[in-house]
Amino acid sequence: MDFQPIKNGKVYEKVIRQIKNLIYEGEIGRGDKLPSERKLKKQLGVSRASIREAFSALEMIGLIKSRPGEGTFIKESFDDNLVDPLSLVLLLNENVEEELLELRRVLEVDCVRLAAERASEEGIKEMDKYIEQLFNSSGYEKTSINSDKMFHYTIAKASGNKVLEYMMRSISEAMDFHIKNTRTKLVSKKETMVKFAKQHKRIFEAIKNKNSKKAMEEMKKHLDYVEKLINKEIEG
Amino acid sequence: MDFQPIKNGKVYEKVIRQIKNLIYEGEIGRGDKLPSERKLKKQLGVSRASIREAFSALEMIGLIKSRPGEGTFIKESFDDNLVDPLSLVLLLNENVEEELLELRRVLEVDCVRLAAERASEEGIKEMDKYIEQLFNSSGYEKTSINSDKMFHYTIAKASGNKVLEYMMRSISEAMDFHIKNTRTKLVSKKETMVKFAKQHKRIFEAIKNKNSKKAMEEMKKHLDYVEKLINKEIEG
DNA sequence: GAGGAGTGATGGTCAGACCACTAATCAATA
DNA sequence: TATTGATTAGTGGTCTGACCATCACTCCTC
Repeated sequence: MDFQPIKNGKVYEKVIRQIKNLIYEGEIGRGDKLPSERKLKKQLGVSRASIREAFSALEMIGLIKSRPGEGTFIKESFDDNLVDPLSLVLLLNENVEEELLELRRVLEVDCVRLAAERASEEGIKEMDKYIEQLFNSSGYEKTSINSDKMFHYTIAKASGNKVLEYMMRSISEAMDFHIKNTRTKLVSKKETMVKFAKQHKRIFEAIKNKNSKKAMEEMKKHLDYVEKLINKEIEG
Repeated sequence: MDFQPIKNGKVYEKVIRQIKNLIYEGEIGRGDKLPSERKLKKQLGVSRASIREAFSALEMIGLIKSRPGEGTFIKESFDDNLVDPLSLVLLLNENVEEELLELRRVLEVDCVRLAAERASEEGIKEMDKYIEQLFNSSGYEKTSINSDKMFHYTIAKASGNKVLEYMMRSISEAMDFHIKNTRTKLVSKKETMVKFAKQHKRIFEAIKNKNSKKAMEEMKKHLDYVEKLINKEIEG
């Protein structure tokens, strides 16, 4: 006699599972409108509160988006926002900083390789723009940080791999969260900024020339430099 | 006259933000018990429903865990559960299969490099176990798939980078979801299984000898083979 | 001292209410 | 005719108050 547990899991988890299955089976897809909370409540025989708990969880991870007065929709894509969840969970880890740096290196080196192979005209133009910005923004911390970040984002985008791009953004955001002050300090030195700009330029040229090997090398050098600075800043 | 939006964001998002800040500022940490829903309701001046929406979202991403009759706790670590969220969001993407394969290659090649550098005695023992299982399980689909998967997980674990490990698991789960049937077909051929086992063995030997370069090469070969099979299966 | 009954706090679920917002309709106005 | 304005119905957002099952703890009994 092997008994089975009668019931397990919370109601909102079951709601999530059903929605997940509907997506998997192709019944609903990107951009589609979900039934209203009140209709779902009737269809599933649960309370509206449980529906809402499920929805808030799904919205948190960026699968759906509710708009007051309109309804709840499955998002068109996951790349337009919400990277929070991953970076939030990383709060729990101990050596996040080191691990993030290590992971970033792994991803970004290949990112730049793919970018060199696939970058479009527009992508290259965009990179150029942010390099210019970086050269011209010494002294303005906010602009500098933004140009720096956007250059890396653009590379991620140019890789043509959305999942990879998403991960790069998550890591970047998580790092911002953990080494926020460090980053500001780094960027505040004009000397560092100039060096960054030059390194970016070299990476950019390699991508432009579709020289993936060179691009990877230059990216490695850049990351070596960045990591060295960060470690110096953290320890001392 | 530049007006600013008066209010924005939902209540449950504000609750999440507060909890996030508490964690960030070190006021609460891993394993700690959060105030009960009823207390939080009073402290924050919001309804219990909103608290619960926030909690369900945080539980979804694996930051907290509620236990009936006891309370709600911040999790000790993120690696013991819930990898769902990421793989769920990946449902939205179009060419997930290709992109996942590409990303997996990027991550796993470096994963095996780190594993070769850092693998512990126990880690190596574990890998050995799953290789044995794979050799002995030809014909038993479930066991084969499990051994295969666990071997790769063990490598990820041996990399010593929890964030990397987490990502590998997410990708693996997402792939399972998308190419489930394909995987089953592959594994059902005895010939393929034997080849897999041999390739695993070679990777394993390289890790054991701390030869990271060799390990990377063998992993690349293995992934080449796998991808070739998958593409053949998908297209024809 | 050990075991058991009771008590209180907790999370899980529900029903019902009200608000703010949106879209769609239709009437009134210029 | 074309624009504006009011109305209405449906939607998500929030709150309240209630009930249940579970757990930890105390206290009582043997």
